[in-house]
Amino acid sequence: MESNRMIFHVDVNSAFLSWSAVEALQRGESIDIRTIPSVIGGDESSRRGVVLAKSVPAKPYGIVTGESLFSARRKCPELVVVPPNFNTYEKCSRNMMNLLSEYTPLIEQYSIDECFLEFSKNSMPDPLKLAHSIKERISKELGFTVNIGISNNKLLAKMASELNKPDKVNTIYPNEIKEKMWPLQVEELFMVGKRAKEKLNKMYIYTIGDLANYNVDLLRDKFKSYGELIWQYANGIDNSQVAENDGELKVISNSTTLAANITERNEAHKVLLSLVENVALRLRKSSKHCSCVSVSIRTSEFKNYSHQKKMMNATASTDKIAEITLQLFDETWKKEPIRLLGIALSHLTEEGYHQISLFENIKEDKNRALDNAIDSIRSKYGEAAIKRYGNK
DNA sequence: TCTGGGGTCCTAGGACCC
DNA sequence: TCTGGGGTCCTAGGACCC
Repeated sequence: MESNRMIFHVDVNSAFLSWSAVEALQRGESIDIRTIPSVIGGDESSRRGVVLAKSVPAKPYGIVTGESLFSARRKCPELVVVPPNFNTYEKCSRNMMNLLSEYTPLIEQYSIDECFLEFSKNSMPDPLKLAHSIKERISKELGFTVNIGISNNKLLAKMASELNKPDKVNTIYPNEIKEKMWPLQVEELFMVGKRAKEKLNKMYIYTIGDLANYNVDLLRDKFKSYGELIWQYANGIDNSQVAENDGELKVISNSTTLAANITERNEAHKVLLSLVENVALRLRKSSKHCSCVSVSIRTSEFKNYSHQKKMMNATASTDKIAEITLQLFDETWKKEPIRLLGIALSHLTEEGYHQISLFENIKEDKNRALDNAIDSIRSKYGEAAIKRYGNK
């Protein structure tokens, strides 16, 4: 069944850093941050100072994605730190997806900087040649490099694209699994993270090959469905489809690490209301309603907890979501200093699909009219043009 | 580890129903 | 309640991905 497919996994090398570099060069900057030890990182004074992406010359210093800028700078004092620019990233991502969609209609965007392409095998005599020409076109026309992994399912294509970086084309066909994938550390396998690695190592499973040759029944007993999944992956088994991106969004969330811990209820409420504005606007933009609201808290001690509420009626009203959010927070907060606040909307349904009582309908309509008015003022004059909840 | 932000999926326990 | 079995829904938490 899968033998007739040919899958490419395209992965931008150090995406945020490459894209920031391209944008800076286009602006007329003379330094290409890809050629010096550099990272994309947030603002340390507001406690968002972690490494989001690193340049190739930053790698020998032992700098890793996710570590604090403080620690990264200790490893490399001359490190250049560039703030992220998500508008640029979205534009670069769109440009790449547009270019790639010229090659096949079967394209699945997996994240902002990764996608899968599917071809039928008979339509393509020389996959390596095609991959190289795509790679060169992206480099020439868009100014950044990618890795392309080739196989006949998504898992193997994705594993292949990681093999040798940057600016490379790699394959892991089924007959190459043993030679190219089994010698890798087990945590290199897609879906094996830190926790699973620890548990697997305790079972004397150190490489992907160890996992592939382990008794699948024992894995299933210990890890349930997850055990079977990673065993299949280790053996290169994956029958999932390349889905054109019609997958419905299931959650809309927004969270923020606070510049300083919050200890006052009113302060927390203010932050939550601005998070509500953000998610409610995105909800309406996607023509959805939600019927579940969830509030998350991270304490100064890095303890996380959350509280959620399912509603009888789906809504897209900022006021309604705000009301529930504040209520959830007040029910949940245990008065510890707060490091992060988050809110997530879920159980999303298509607008107009829900049925509600007449009374709720009238209230909804009023809220909707107000929300629409505010949304359109914002889209004309910017986010700061109007404030819903005052500023006290 | 001086530890971001936006997602998906799974599990376990409890409530409730027949 | 010396109190079964199966199904569904809800909630909280945690693992993984980028």
